[in-house]
Amino acid sequence: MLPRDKMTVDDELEIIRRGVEEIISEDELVRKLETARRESRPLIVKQGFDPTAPDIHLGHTVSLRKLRQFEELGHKVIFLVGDFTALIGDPTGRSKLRPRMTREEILSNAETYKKQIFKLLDPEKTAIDFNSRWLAKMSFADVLGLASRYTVARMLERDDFAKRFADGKPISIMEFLYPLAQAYDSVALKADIELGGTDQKFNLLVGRDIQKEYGLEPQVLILMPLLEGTDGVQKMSKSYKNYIGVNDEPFDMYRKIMSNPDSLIMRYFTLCSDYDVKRLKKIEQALESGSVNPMELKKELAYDIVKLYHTEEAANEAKKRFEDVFQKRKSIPEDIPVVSMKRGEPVWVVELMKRAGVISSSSEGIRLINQGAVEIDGVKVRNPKEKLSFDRETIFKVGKRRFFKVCLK
RNA sequence: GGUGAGGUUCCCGAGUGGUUAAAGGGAGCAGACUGUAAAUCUGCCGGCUCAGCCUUCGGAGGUUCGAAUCCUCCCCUCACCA
Repeated sequence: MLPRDKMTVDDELEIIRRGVEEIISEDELVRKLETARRESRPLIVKQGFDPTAPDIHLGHTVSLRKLRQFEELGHKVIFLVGDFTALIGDPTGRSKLRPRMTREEILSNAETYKKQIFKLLDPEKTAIDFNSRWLAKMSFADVLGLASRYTVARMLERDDFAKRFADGKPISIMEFLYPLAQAYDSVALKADIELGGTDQKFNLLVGRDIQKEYGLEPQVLILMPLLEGTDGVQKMSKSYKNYIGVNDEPFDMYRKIMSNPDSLIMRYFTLCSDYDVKRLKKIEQALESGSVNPMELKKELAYDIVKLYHTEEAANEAKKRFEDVFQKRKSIPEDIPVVSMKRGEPVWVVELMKRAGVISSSSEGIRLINQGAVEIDGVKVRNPKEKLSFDRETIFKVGKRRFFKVCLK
């Protein structure tokens, strides 16, 4: 990417726009970009993160990547840990209150968080802040002052509040305070831009209103789409178990991306890769015309993503292993569990699987055998009661992706 | 403070005395199919060396030949009226 002084505001805008769902408002953004240039100062770009999810997944990276672009453009990024607001628990998208976290949990999660974000962000350019820094100090009078600047009616504009109110479900006053607290973060940081997922739209809009109330120019909102998880439908989230973590092992990561439905290919290229607009267009055309097997594109995607979060070498290995294990179905993964046995010593197959740790109960083992999922050196096991003894190294395959090896002592 | 509803197997959710390890859905797993998939179809889906046995329906007792289902007390959640 060119340094900012070598590009026009339009160039800058094009980069910022890529992959974004909505900008509120683009005119204001242009004005801010121009002012920043004129005064040769960076814009303050803020995004808040709940320290509730110790594992960052690709869903989080959508906006983290956008933050990095801002860093590359020379703006100031503030990664705001919502350590104080986590005590409230954002109810967005939930029909009930979230359990409150303890201080210790929050802090330890925030630490884990920090370790992961620098896979994407530049530690030199990223300011990490905690909103307890100002929120914890507010007196009750301060809170009243803040609360007086927003009305219940406006609060009830938020869909989930409106729905819960209509259904007679409980809404605690504390929950009303959440958007206000988050909005106040923008006041405290004098944010020019706030990033967030589309589900955060309401909260971020409140930030604009509250900034105006405190005599500041309202922040521009950049809303990022919510990335679908491996099921292809629901947004990626730890609680749906459909996430791909940036800390996932290379092979795991590769495999999970490959098992995404094809319909997500474009989406992932747009939101999880660095490909520029032109290259994205090409891929889109290839997909539409059917000139490329989608699998090939998906492999490219998986490779690039693994490379991004690990190394090129790891990406190569993951690719090779995927091809071997799933496409050629011939070789077995490395690092499979090993069970050592005495020559000729008889064991029940199921017991052996338990020892290898590939099953969690005997019942499960028996079921798997009955379902024809267990192979010994390529030969199906039919009898769940079978006893075995060994005179050489033997490979076991349980289902599609579980393997282990018996070695002689 | 009063009234009412409810706590069921990983999740949602049926089930009001035996035929219920407990409907249905979701998730998960396996098999088939395939381009790795996804979709689809089929099966499994508490534990136990398992044609049998053991443990489960908020907790503790009790009634009964027999309880997730009935009774008592307790704990918890929610709603409505104040």
